[in-house]
Amino acid sequence: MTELKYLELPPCPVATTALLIGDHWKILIILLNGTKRFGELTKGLDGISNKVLSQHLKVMESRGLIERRVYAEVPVKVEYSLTDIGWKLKPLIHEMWQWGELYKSIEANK
Amino acid sequence: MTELKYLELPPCPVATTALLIGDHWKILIILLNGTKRFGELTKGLDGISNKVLSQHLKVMESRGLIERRVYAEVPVKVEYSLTDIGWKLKPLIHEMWQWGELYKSIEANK
DNA sequence: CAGTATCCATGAAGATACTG
DNA sequence: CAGTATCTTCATGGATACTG
Repeated sequence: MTELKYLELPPCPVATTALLIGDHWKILIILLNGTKRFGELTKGLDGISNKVLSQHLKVMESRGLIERRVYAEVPVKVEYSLTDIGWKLKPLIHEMWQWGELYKSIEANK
Repeated sequence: MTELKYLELPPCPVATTALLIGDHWKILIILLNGTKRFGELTKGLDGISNKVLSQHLKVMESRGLIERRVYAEVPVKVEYSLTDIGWKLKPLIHEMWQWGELYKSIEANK
């Protein structure tokens, strides 16, 4: 496949979306509505490691999908939330939900 | 993460969809409308190798997303097409397209 | 609390050559 | 034509321990 440099986007919009959220964890991170702290995300994402969660959050922040807010408290408090463009992924997530349910219902009847 | 055996689906429908089509190549395969031959898929999917395309097609067929039809000709002719449930992914792909375009337009204005 | 730093295991993908 | 068979490389993720 043609190599892309970091921050470079593929010509096809679908490929772009797949690049940005097309992996397991990122989609599940978006799934979690509202503002969440690091620890809450860890708990909500059955089994994700610190390292991996942290990596994804960084990339997603650099891509403008989520926002990171740090509170100068002791101990430190950090909150993550979706940006505007991040929220606009909701219809897509909804479609995924719909299709997933349909697929599962069909599978169940086999 | 909780381990899933092959053919077992996660409880969450979104995770199910992500599992089934949530990777780069599968999504792009679905993107290609209509009935396609192996060679046409190869050409349409900028740089995918025989091995990888073949692997994805097999999995997608076993999951019921695509159909494989073999014609008893010489040389052999094989056609792939979306099944009913495969076609029902189209609204999702459409949402991906929409969001991808939106994202790219925002990026372009930075 | 919210990470970072390592190290290791796994598997997905690429290149290439070959075949029914 | 439509794949399969190998081999190699590389990225991703998991486990664990440690820190500002």
